[in-house]
Amino acid sequence: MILEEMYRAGTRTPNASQIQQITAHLSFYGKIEGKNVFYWFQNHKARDRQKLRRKIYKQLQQQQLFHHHQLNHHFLHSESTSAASPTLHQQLACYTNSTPAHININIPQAGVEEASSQLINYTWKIDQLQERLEMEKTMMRMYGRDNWMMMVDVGPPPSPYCSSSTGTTGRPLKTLELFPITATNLKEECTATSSKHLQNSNPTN
Amino acid sequence: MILEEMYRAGTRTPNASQIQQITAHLSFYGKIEGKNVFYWFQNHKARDRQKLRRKIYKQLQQQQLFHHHQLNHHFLHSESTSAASPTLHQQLACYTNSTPAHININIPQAGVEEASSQLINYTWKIDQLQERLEMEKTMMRMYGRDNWMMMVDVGPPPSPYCSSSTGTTGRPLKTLELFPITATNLKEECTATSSKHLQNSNPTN
DNA sequence: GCAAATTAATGATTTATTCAAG
DNA sequence: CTTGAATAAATCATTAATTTGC
Repeated sequence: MILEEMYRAGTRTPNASQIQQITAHLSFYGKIEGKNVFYWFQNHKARDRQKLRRKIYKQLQQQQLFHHHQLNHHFLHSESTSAASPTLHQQLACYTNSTPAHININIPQAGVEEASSQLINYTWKIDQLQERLEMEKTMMRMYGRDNWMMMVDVGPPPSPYCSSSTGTTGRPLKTLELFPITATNLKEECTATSSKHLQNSNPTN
Repeated sequence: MILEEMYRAGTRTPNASQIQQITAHLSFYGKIEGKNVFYWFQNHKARDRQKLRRKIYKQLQQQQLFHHHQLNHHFLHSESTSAASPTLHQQLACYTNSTPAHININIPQAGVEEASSQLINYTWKIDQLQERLEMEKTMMRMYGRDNWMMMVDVGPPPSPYCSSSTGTTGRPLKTLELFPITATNLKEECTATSSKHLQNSNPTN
């Protein structure tokens, strides 16, 4: 109960001293070690995230079903969806504790709901025909990566299903850099062994 | 998934145009640059190679154990094993851009272990890790990652359920210094702290 | 009811991924 | 190209809960 309470209060990945403290508190009730606390938080966070993933996945399925039947427009902008899951991104955000800055993305005022929905629609229209289990596993894997989660398009979606099979360049993709642009990065870029391959791929850096 | 598929299909070191192409393909799902693809292949190849190295090393160990225990008895089993994975040096070939003939080591029926040894020595020299790999495997990550290792209780607990109802501070929480340095220390620690689980789980590994 | 079988939950461990630095 | 560190994901192993055939 105590750990649950702490988790609910926001503790996700306690550091050494925090773990020590928690362990000291809990040791009043019985033998316990720091690693137990550490594992507990690891597992709890992971399984909480897993639950959320499944939830999102189900939502996705629902939405895709909906879209499949009603190919209308602007469903994503309906207030119901936004209000129904307004904390989608916040729910995700709580899992990243003190992560590097490049993950703590503040999606501008465009709205996280649209972003998430779009993410879903863009990323996962691909396979909904696969077998359920395989699908779920794949989903898990893709969802698990917060990085991918955040590499989301921002901006008003012209249409949920962008059918432009041209693919590469058409979209206004406003996202954050995957790599922080730093001097080291530049240097590494230039000193890479196969840097010649990269010259035309990334001229900006 | 796409990159994995390409890797599985044989792509190891894509050139600039390939990278461009892949990047264009992947950019449909989010922002990505050529260097990401480049780095991905670099790392994936390296770590795949590493995995193979360890696998071979383990196989070697196993077979040596096998030979040590069952000399000249049903050696065909070993051969079947080698036949079960006859692509040992085919697996190697994929790492080299050009596969010259000197890799075509004739695996003699005499023994797979020699072949493996040769393989190891010929192709990569295994980074002089051969004697350290065992230790590395067993406790490679234990040293670096065990934040909780330094806060584990020391000494036999006087009573599992200490009746000190005075509060939290009544119990002196002895902690270790940073890292217990020797393997024996670590082993003792592990077997002492989490008693039965480790012992039971050991033979599986 | 009820014991065997199956499934869910959970602690612990291992493996994989990512970034940073050398 | 390598390695270290952080940590997420996957997996293992055991316990508990639940279902099922009788």
